[in-house]
Amino acid sequence: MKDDLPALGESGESRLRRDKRNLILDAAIRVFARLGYHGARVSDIACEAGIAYGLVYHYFKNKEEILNTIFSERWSLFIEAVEGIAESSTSTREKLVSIAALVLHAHRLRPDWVKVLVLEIQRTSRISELNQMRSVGRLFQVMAKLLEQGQREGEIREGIDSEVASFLFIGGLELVITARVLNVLQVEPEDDQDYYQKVAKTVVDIFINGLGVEERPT
Amino acid sequence: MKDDLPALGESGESRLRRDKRNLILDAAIRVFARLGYHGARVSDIACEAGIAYGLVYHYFKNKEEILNTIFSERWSLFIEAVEGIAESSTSTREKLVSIAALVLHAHRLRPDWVKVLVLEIQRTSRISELNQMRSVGRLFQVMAKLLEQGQREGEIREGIDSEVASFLFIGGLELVITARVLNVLQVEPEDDQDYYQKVAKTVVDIFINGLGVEERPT
Amino acid sequence: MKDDLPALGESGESRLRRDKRNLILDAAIRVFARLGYHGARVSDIACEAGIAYGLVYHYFKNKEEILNTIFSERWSLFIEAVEGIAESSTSTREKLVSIAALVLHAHRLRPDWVKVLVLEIQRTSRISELNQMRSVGRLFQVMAKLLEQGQREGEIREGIDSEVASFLFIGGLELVITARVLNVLQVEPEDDQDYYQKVAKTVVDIFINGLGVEERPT
Amino acid sequence: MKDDLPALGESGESRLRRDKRNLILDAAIRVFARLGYHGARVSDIACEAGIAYGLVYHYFKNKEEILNTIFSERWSLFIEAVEGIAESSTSTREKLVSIAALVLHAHRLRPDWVKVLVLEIQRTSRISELNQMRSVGRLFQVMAKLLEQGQREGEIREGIDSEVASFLFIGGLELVITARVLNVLQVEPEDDQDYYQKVAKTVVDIFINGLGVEERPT
DNA sequence: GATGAATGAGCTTTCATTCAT
DNA sequence: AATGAATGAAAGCTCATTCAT
Repeated sequence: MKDDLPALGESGESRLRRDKRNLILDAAIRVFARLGYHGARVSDIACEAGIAYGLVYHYFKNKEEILNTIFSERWSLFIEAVEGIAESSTSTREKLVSIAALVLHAHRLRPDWVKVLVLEIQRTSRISELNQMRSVGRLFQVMAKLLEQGQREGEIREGIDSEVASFLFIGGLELVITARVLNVLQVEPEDDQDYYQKVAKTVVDIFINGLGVEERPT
Repeated sequence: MKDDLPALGESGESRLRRDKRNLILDAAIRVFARLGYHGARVSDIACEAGIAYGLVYHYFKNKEEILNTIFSERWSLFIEAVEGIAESSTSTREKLVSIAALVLHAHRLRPDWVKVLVLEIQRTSRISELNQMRSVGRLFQVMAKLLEQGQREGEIREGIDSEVASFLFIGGLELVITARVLNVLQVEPEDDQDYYQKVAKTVVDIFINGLGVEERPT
Repeated sequence: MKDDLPALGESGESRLRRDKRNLILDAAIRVFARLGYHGARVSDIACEAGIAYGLVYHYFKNKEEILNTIFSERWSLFIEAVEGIAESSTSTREKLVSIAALVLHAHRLRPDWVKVLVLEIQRTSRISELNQMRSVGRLFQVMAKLLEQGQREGEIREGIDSEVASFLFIGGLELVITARVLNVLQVEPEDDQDYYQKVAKTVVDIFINGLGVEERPT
Repeated sequence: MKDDLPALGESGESRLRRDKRNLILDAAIRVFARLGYHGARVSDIACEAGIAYGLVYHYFKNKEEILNTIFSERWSLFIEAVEGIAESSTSTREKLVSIAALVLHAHRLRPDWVKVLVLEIQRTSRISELNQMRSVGRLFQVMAKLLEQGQREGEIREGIDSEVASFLFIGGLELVITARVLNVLQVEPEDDQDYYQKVAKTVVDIFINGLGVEERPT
């Protein structure tokens, strides 16, 4: 009974190794979120993780690799969730609502993750652009495909450039989050849930129905 | 006779001072665009400006002040342009088209400026948030006011949160630009003009009319 | 019964211990030869030996002790060989030829040993000079005694400072080897044997007969 | 009168720069001689030179460049002196005496220089072998040419490999010096001058006349 | 004996900033 | 105003060594 936890073909040793690795990654996310990538010292990360300084270098080649790892591991989780939504069998509108909710929800649950993904990684990307560009690109490919399918099914207007629309959708969501992250908006913390629900609804409403009241052009 | 050069109530000395100051600012923009704020050394800026690097400290207290100055001086130009558009007497739709065109056009004319404003300043803002937050906030205030006026005039639907809509509009535009800046999109340089025209039209189309084809909910 | 394997007055345990110890020493010689003492990490040595690097510290107090051990164990083999030659009952000339051949031959058989003894140890000797100085000094004592005996037997000229002559002989040989080690000379590998034979002959010829053609001063 | 020192077309500024540069180089030589290249910290050099350690990096790219500079600048002085002797119009014997005296004298005047050139540079040469190999090689080319000319003029025996002889001569001298540097020989300091005179005479005597008493082989 | 995770002192190097000229 | 030499704090990274298992 008490031994059934490490069940899935993973030795205790490698689980330990992964635990410590994740300990560092999680600490790094918190520190990056607090101080920014450039402002964070490796010693800050080690201190936050409660380990010796040098140990960080057992698990990661250097500071940059920590950021890249955070990106690729955490971002791929996000991408996979988006792909899951894109492949589900609901209306395009539902899919967009789900994606908006996913993005906004993620920020509520793991504000540090989103903070680092949104604020640090893109901007530090100069350092090692290739992989990250590809990862980020994948998100937009998925989004564009989703919209194109919506066009084929008559749910989305023809004549809309799906790539530009993807950028608008994601970029819009991103800035909404950024505004929260940077505290431009002075929303009371306890209102968070309401805020995000309202926002998710509004975002998709705007994207589907537009801002205008005038007749749809024919 | 020899004093008739500095004509407009400004001593020759201070005009020279401003020239050199701008020389440094322009150089800094180019260097920040190329290397990023953290990657740029003060000596890089001085070198780009063709001056000794000690001289930078005659004109600016430190490296950060250069970035802040770029931000406040260049950004305020942008804000003023946006305010001008907002106060003009055209339809809300026209105003949005103008603002989108302004943003996209700015990137075509001064890619370095936009690169620095978009990629560097927000991310470095941790350093000196107060002034910049207020400046950035002003943009969204203007945008929100513009949309609210559109609502009052019946051009924009009621029930739309003007603040969220502002974020979506600006955020969407920003990501379109970011995509270009980071070269995620592989657009041939010669297609730039067409690209931006098409994009400006598309962006406002989406924002006004939405993506959907179904009937407007009543 | 089960104890009859370690036959020669040595427990199986300690023989194993010595085997592993030598495994490390041999690996260290190869690594030091390749990377130099300072360039070699303890982990490099362990890796070359195929063991965990913590284990190195079971056999040696620290990195320096490895070098010292290599020196004292390998060098004493060399010294003993030289002493054997010095005590043999042949002419001084024959002895010098044998020693030259020994030195040059050693380099052909164990280039790594010689590389480390010649290039690394003297230079790192600052660290623990005492023992090594005594060991190295012993070589010159043996050489000097050999030459003095040659003088007493009328084979070597009187008036030659035997100590200086020893330095010349050994130093000359050392540089010949160093030249090979550092690849200053571009000799084809397959010519090695010929090269060393020629060199051994030449060296002793020069030392016994001198470079000059003029009459011996009387 | 008092201004005639900076005579040869060199601005005071660049003289100053060179002065400081040489200050660092001289300090580095002393520190390398004391602690060895690997044992010397850049801060030790700066401290010895009486400057801030960041300044070292204004004049040299890194620690290694300091060593390389010492080598190339000091060694070339030595090489030029040797070439001057080689090209003088005296007997080969006289030339060898002069070179031996030069080498031994150099060590008496600048023991630190020789210590660093002899003990540190060859051994650290792994780091940047190319240039140094060429420089060192030049010495042996000069020596070999000198000996070959001696052979053509009948002063040196035919049948002697001039390259091997060069190695013997230089290598012998080097070990004599090394012995002094490492204090293997316990010579009283006040005997230095006599010691070196005796040694220089002995060295050339051995090289020209050989150790043996027996008849020259015919 | 054997392993390699863990430690942390210590190094080189960078670069914003100051200051003498 | 202009220069660039000088400063030194601060950071990333290495690696010999220890230690729990």
